[in-house]
Amino acid sequence: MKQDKAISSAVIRRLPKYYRYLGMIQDRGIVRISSQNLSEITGFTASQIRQDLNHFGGFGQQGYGYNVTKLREQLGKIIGLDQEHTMVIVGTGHMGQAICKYRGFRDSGFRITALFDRDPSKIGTRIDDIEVLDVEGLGEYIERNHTDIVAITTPKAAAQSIADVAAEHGIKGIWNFAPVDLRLPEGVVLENVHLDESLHALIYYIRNIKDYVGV
Amino acid sequence: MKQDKAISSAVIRRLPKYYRYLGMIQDRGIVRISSQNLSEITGFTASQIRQDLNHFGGFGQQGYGYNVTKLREQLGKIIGLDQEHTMVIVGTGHMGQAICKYRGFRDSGFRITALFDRDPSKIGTRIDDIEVLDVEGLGEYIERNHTDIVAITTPKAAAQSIADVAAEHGIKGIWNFAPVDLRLPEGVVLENVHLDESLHALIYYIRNIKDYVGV
DNA sequence: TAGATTGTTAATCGATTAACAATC
DNA sequence: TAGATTGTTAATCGATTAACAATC
Repeated sequence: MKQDKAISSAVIRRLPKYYRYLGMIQDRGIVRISSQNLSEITGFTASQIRQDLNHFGGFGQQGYGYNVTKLREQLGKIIGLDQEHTMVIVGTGHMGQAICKYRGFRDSGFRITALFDRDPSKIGTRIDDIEVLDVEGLGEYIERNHTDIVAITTPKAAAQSIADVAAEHGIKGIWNFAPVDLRLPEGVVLENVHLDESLHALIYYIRNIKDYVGV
Repeated sequence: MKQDKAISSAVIRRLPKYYRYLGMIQDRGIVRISSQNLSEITGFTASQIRQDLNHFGGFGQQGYGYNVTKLREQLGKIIGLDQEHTMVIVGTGHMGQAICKYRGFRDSGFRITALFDRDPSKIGTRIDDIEVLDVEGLGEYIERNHTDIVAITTPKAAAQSIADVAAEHGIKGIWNFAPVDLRLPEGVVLENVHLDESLHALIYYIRNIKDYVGV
């Protein structure tokens, strides 16, 4: 696998889509696929698909195309789905529970090891057989238990201080659902799910469909 | 307000961010702001901010900058936050409930008028004082009650058929949380919240921080 | 071998940044 | 008026698309 210069975010964001589509194609029992075929299914151009894949290596074969299973496996490795990832969720509201209970994540190697809340009536209970711990113990928990990701599903006001604690204790990735832009030290990766922004874009496009180019 | 040629998605996606930051700035009691100041707060370049805003009109004043309240109001109008929007949610799992109960949406003019599910044990109940209806009646409901947005928070397998019904009955916007790319006729706007893709990007960046450039 | 399709380089397109004249 | 800062045009940068030689 090539690993030279930085790969743009545009490319990275397409990898999970390729991965998902290849899963569908695999399920249909298709063994090989050309960039042309894949283009018709995904809506990306064949040229872009070949460019994207070649950032990571030559997974195809001239005159043949790509082996579906092999390519999907390679993409899984590139994304990091070949390894298990541990996650804790801070905030046990509906969003936290939605993530916690979503089978799809667990199926692709994510393991939720603990939930955190500050509400005493929730601390000590179990959700989906995962213990709810006091958020005060978050830093210590991270120190003692290998944790890849902290998901923040608390109200806005609590998010930054949780992110601070997580970063202080060596967390490398934060998945933030609070409608705020967190400040984090170098070396900590932040991925936002800003539902308010998503909804705002939707209503903009509804009223200005001239600007909408599809997804 | 100018309304000539199509405005790129990159610009549209920044509008809610500007709007959100301006709210914060307003809350701090700041009356006027220059593109330079706004750049320092938001992380976008001053040049980009001026370019973006000028797609919609000249909201500033040379030598002065922008009036915070007025600019925020203008952005609200551009996005569409000056009007009420009605939404129904299909799927009353945790994700559906999370959206339903999130105060932030209601505060910015979104009104959830009904929930839908296919589970008979849920139909007829109320969540947050909103009635849960049989998903079989979705099309008829849309016909009879003005509905701007259908949010889909069902399992993957149900999503496309719900989208079909919604589109058939004249829905203009779909907010999709199911991990699938929906097919929709022209004129229907689709906004996806693909949590799996978001999580995949996060783990990629954790393991390849050289490619991460921040948010 | 001939045909197909990749990997990769070159051309194009679009978005961001820089510069500066206009003007408050 | 002088200083500040916008609105807008031009330059740059980066991403997408096209083209084609390499090769299975």
